[in-house]
Amino acid sequence: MATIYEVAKLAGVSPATVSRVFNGAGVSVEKVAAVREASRELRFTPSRAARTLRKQSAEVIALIIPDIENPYFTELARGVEDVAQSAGYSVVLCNTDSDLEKETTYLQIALSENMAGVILAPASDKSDLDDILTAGRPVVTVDRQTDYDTDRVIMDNFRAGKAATENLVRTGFRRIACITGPQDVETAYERADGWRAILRQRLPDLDPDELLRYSTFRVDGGREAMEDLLALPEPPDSVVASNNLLGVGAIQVLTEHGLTPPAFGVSVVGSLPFTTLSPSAVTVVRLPARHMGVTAATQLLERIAGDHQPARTVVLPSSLESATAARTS
Amino acid sequence: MATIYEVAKLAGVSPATVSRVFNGAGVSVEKVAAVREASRELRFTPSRAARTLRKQSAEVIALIIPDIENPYFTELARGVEDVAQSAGYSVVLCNTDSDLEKETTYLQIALSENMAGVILAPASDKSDLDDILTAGRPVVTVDRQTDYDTDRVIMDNFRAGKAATENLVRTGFRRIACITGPQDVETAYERADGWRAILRQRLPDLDPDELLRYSTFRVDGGREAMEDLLALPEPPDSVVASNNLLGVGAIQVLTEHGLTPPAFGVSVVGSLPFTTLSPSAVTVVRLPARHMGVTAATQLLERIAGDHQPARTVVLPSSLESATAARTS
DNA sequence: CTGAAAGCGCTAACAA
DNA sequence: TTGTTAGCGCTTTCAG
Repeated sequence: MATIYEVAKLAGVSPATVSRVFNGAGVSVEKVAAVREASRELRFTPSRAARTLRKQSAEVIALIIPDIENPYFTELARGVEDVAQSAGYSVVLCNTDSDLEKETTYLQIALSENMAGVILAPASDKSDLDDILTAGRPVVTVDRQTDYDTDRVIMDNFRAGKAATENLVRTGFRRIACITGPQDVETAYERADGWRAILRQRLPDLDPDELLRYSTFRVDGGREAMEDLLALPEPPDSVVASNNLLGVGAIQVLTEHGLTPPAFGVSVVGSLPFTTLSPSAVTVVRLPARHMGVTAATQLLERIAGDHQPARTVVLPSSLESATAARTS
Repeated sequence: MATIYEVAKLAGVSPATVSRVFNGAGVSVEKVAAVREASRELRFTPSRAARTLRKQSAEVIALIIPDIENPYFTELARGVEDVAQSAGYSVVLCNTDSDLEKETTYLQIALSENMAGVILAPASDKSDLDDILTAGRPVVTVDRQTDYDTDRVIMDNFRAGKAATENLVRTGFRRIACITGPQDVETAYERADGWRAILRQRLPDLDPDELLRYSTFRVDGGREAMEDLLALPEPPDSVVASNNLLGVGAIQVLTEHGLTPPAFGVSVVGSLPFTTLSPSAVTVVRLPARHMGVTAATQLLERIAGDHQPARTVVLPSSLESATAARTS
């Protein structure tokens, strides 16, 4: 690769002038033209490594997520990417597999690469942000929170859980189970709390503990929990799945048992990815994944630009998508 | 962040020695201990930016894909990631939206960041690899090919298309349509060629041109094409979808028309992501996405390590997953 | 085994 | 507006 010095020599200017041309400072038109010409000729691309070292900051933001194969997070990533891209930042996508150790490694890398900031969907509430925060790098958490005082973008999980459940009650279901994620993940227990609240209010005779299953936020987790629920002495007539993959797993098992929705009520928090079901068969409480990514990226860029106001928490609303499912059995 | 000099001072050694400790060169045990101790105390992490500048190469590989929201590519990404990770390399995931301009931008960034190598799923066969290849950076293409002389990992699309079609014939379907991707994308036309070959051989009375639809490799593309096929004077009784998202779109439309598989034959090249259908309803020719990622990453790492043998092309096999679907209508 | 010192390519004072 | 120059933090000869 050609360097700034070679370009300078060819263009008959100083290296500083070449740098200025590429950074939008005041340079006379003739010299700009000469530099551009020389750059083209030498196929010059400025070295980002040198720039990063010198500026102590790279135009890169890290997006750290627990599961790259979950469409919810790829949708979020799209939001982040679009905003970052148009501001001239690259996004490095890091996959933690919900593993705290991997998460810590990636945070170290972000630091050691001098990345401008981090958007983190925490693997759990025990994330260690000490180093990155004391280094003064901005961090925005998404989807879940931590105990640190950072910007966050979350959604109203409790309401989402309530809405999903309420709709099943309204449709006429009377024995509503719930499958949710790990007990120590806030999106999991908050959505379950929403379900519990509606049960208490509308179906007080039900025993929530009997009908609730904690699981992983994965398809096989949904499958296992659904099997378990169907094996109950008095099985449920409907289920709230607290995320997209759990919903897929539950519906798979139901289908295998001949209990196709909407005969068996299914309500999913988060949209069903690539569903082949007819849209009215399942209640979906849509989560604003893309929007969450856009919001987080925007906030992060503001911080990078030097915004120092106190940490903000943005709560995004969810929306009931198909409230019209009618009971057909 | 602490630097190597501060660590050196605290440990009572020279900066060079600190560097050696972190790079596995010969240093006496006492000094190693002193350096480690000092590093811990100062929370020292070596600056990758400086290292990259000095070594003219970063331990980062770029993975450039056309659609991050397609589970096929995220699965591929997982394969790449796992191999890279265990070799101490980070992966930067770049999303081109099948846009050649974005692809070129990302290739420039890879160069300008001194990344060690690139794994590219080309947006089309017109990708421009001139710069990156003349710079001597190794490139492995996956999924699709280019005209450049690089390593590649592809699969046998023609056979996959044949297998998907053949299975429908065997099941008893007699009017088999095909929905495939853009006409200039090799995975699209090769799979369609497989379909055409079986038609010619087993159902020579059919007019392939009437039953073939080129589209985008996206859900809405599958929907449109399927609608179009169903509106034919003499509609098909079955369809081959040449990728996962097309399959989803086609099945959605079929379901809306009351033509649920397996009554209407559906064969998909690439697995149905997060399907809620019963497994026997649809024929799936599974593509080795993860394996492809693993293979590509392994090859790339070999090149990075200095392997200079002539370019290799690895062709991965696909596998028929549910050949047992019986016609039930 | 260890240290001194040069230099990777760029940016930003400072001077002119 | 332009050039000179120091230095970002690391690795790597070269001496010792």
